[in-house]
Amino acid sequence: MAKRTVKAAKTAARNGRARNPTGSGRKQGRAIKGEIPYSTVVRLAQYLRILERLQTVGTGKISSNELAREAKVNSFLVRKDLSYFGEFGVRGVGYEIKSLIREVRKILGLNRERRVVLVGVGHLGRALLSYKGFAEEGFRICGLFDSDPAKIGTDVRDLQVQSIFTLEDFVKDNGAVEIGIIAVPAFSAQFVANTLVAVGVKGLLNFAPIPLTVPPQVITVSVDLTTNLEVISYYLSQR
Amino acid sequence: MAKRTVKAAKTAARNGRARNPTGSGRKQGRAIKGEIPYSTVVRLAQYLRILERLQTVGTGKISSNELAREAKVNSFLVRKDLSYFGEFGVRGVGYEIKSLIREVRKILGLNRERRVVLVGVGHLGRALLSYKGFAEEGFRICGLFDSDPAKIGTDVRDLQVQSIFTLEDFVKDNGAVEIGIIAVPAFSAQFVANTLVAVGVKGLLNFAPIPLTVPPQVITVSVDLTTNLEVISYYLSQR
DNA sequence: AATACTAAGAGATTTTAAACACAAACTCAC
DNA sequence: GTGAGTTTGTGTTTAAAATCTCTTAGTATT
Repeated sequence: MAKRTVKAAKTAARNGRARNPTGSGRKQGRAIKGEIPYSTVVRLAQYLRILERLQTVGTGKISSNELAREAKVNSFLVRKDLSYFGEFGVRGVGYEIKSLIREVRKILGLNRERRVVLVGVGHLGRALLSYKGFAEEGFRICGLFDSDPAKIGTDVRDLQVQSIFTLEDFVKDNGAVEIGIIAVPAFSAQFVANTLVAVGVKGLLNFAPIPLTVPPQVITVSVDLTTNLEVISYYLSQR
Repeated sequence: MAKRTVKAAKTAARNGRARNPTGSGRKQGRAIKGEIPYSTVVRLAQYLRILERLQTVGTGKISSNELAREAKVNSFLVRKDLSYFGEFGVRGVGYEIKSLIREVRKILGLNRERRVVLVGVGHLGRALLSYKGFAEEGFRICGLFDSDPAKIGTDVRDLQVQSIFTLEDFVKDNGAVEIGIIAVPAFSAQFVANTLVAVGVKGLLNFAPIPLTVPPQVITVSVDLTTNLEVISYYLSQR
């Protein structure tokens, strides 16, 4: 499978053949022929969020129209997105929320826990560590790393901050890690990415404002906060 | 101009006629016919980041090829993106870094300060407040708001946290605010958005995992952190 | 049971952005 | 000053995703 480097500018998105971002963004990503569009994957995650919220209040069923209204897309797109993966609805009726949640979670690979390490225990890193949404969806942050001697050895929310140079030992002792969150300054982000990749991490969520170079089999999603504000600034100027 | 609601999933992106995200920003965004593609705007911001980094080290000039290599896109795209806005290069030579920075900053509307308020002074809000990149690009966070009585009245980094209900007075006393950053839980995000829009805020950066409904003239960029991790999870499962 | 109604699913079409190719223009060397 | 070499800028092509249309399947009502 081709290299995928996804920018969510905005989060935007991108893959191997130098395709696009989005976006965070936006940005927007393209699929290689025959594959699932990147934007479909993003929307599935958004549908899931909506379904989980509606599960507690509504009836047991939802139509593509209702889901589309919540997600602010149109109903064709909802059905198309879902139909890439199977037939989950009943014609004339709609989708059963509970089973659709189960299916989407399975599609997104959320039916098991994912071990995550966080590199960079600054303000942003700490915020991400306490972000409820990650744990709720099965992402378990099991290791904290930093390069600042003043932070190494200290405890942050039940985890002890370790030197990035001990990452290899950490993986040996504690088992494989699938995802790395990079919350370090731009100048050290590529080094951190290399280190993570070297110990077998296959997915990176990058908050440093710099495009990372990674091997083809590693999936990278970048969130560039300043870029997002600048995009807003652009559209504010357009009047 | 049509409503633009941009999701940076990822960032993905989106605009009025129920177009797409990136976003995150994935992204994933599309432009209305004749307008500048959303993904072009995202990339311009990324080019700017690269140029600012190179300014300090390199020579005074850069070719579309070099910039493309840094941004991990191809050089056609760099030239196309820039050519939407004018002719900034010299054939046979390349672009002068300093003047290109100036031009891109002008395009993105960064040639003046933008007043920003931050709503939601939790972990994420505090992290955003101390994020260096915002101030460097002229985004000045001038007001903090929250709904928690325990936080209201306290000082966070030289700013006093205020009740969201005093936002209107704040704008009256301190002048217009262009951008609002929403860092509150999903259940109150729409209320906060409505409040911001009501006092004239025209751009929203939304970190709550819920699509916001806003008037057409308000530009919204959403960053959904959990969605980004779920996208990674999807691609991790695909092997 | 038959008919009207609803909503999913899939194929065709349109739209949009990325990729490409090439002409125009500038530099530098001789 | 002329020609070779570069690199920009843009018109054209390709490809991919969103939109739309229509068919199929299931439900409910009489």
